[in-house]
Amino acid sequence: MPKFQAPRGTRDLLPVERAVFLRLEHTARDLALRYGYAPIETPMFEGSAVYERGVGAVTDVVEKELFRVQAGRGEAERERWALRPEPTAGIVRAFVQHGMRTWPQPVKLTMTGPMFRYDRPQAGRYRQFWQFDVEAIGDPGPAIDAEIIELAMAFFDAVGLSDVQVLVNSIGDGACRPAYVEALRAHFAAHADELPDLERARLDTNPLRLLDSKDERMAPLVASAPTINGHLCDDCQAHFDGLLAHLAAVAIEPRISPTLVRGLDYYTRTAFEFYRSGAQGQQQALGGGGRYDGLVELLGGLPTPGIGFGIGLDRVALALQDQGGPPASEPWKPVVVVVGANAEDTVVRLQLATELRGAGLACRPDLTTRRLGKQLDGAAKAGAHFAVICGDELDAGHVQVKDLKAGTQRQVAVTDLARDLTRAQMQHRHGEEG
RNA sequence: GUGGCUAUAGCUCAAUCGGCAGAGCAUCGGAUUGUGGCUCCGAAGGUUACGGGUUCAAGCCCCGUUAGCCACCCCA
Repeated sequence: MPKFQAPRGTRDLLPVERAVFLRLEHTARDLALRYGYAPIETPMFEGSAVYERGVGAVTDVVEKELFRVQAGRGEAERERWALRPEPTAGIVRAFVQHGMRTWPQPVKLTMTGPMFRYDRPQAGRYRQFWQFDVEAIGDPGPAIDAEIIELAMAFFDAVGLSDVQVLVNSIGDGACRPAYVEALRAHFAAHADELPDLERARLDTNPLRLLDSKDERMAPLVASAPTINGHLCDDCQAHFDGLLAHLAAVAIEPRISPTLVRGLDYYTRTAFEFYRSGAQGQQQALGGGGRYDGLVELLGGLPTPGIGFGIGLDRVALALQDQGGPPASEPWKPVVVVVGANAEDTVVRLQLATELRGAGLACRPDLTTRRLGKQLDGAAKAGAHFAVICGDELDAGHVQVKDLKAGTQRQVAVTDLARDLTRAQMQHRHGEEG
C-alpha cells in the first residue's frame, strides 16, 4: 500500500492558512470591484498554443515550466493542453473569443485563482500557486498604467503588508526595442570571452535577460551596458514620462530600474514588479506586471493595447507571516455550544442549536454522549463564549446559560434563549474589539 | 532542469560506539452518576519517508527512489 501525499510542489491549505487566503481573496475582490474591474473566470487549462503563442515559445515559462497534460482517446481526439501558468493569456483569449472589443472600452477584468508551473519547488515557489490578477484591455495609457499600479499598492496596504516597493521600467516597443536589443547584443558580444557559459547561450536567445543576471562576474559588464533609457523612441519616452507623472499624482514613489525586464515575451513599454524592501531570499517578488500592446493581436484579435498585473497570494501570505502581527481570526469557532447533562439529550441539543443558528448565532451542539464536564471542556477549548446546558430544568422550560469566560451562570427560559444569546453575543463582540 | 543539505508519533524533538524506538504538546478515556480551564492516572498513536544492500545485529553505515529546504535557473 503506497503512502499518499500531496503531489510535489503542492500543498493543502489547512483551515488557519485557508482563512488567510480567503481574507486576501476578499480584499482583492472588493478592491478590484471598487476600481471598476469586473470578475471573470477562465478555465484552469487552455490549448498549449494559447501560451506558446501568447507567453512566447522561447520563454522559460513555456519552455521548461509549462504544466502539460494530455487527454483524449485515440490519435484523432488527442490534443495538447496545458494548465495555466499565468492568467493574462487566457483572459485575452476570452477577450477575443467573446468580441469584447464591442464592449465599452477599456474592458477591466479581475480574477483570482490557482496557477500552475512545472518548476522545481522551493520556499515560496510552488507548482500550484494563487494569483490575484487585474487586466485593463483597450486603453493605451499611460494614465491607466499608473492607476493599476496604485491599485496593487492599495491591495498591499489593505492587507496590512508594509514596506512594499514598486520597481518600474520601460522596455520599449516594436519601434525601438529591436535596436536596443541589437545594441545590447553588440555590447556583450564584444566581451563574449568574458561571459559565463550560461550567459553566452542567452546572448542569442534573449539578450535582455543578461541585464538581471545574478552572476557576480556579470556586474561590471552590466554596469557598462547601454541602458534602455537612451534607446527609447519618442513615443515610448513620452509614455514613460507620462507614467511617472501620473504615479506622482497618486503619491506612488517608484524606483526606476533600468535593468528590470520581464520573463514573458508579450510585455511592451511599462514593466513593473513589487518587492518587500529588506526581504531576504530569492523568491521575494510579490507580484509584477506590465503592458502588452501586441498580445490581443497575437491571439487573433484586432490590435488592442492592454496592461495588467498578477500578485502572488502565497508570497503575500508568507510575507505577512514573516512580518508578524495578529493571528488570523477563526470565524468557524462557535460562540455558543449546546451541551447536555443526559446522554439521551442529543435530540434537544440538536434542536436548540438549529434554532439558535436560525437566529444568526454561531452555534454548535455537542452531540457526544460523554460526561457534561468533558463537554464543557470541549466547548471552552473550541473557543466558545457561552454554553447552553440542557438538564432537568427543561421540564419547566428552562436551560442554564453559562458564560465560559466569566465563569458565571444563570437560568434562561427556552422561549427567550435566542434573544438572550443574541444580545450577549453583541456584548461578546464588543468585548473582543476592546 | 543543475548542485547541495535534510527526513524518527498529528506537531516539536531525544535515542551514547551499530545493541530492546522514547519524551513534551495535541487527541481520547478515568479520578463514585448535573459543571470546563489547573492537577493526577491511563490509553491510543511507529514498517524510524519508501525500496534494496552491508552486518550476528541498522533509526544510525552504503546505494536507489520520493519529499522538503537552500543556492542556481526563473519568477509569483
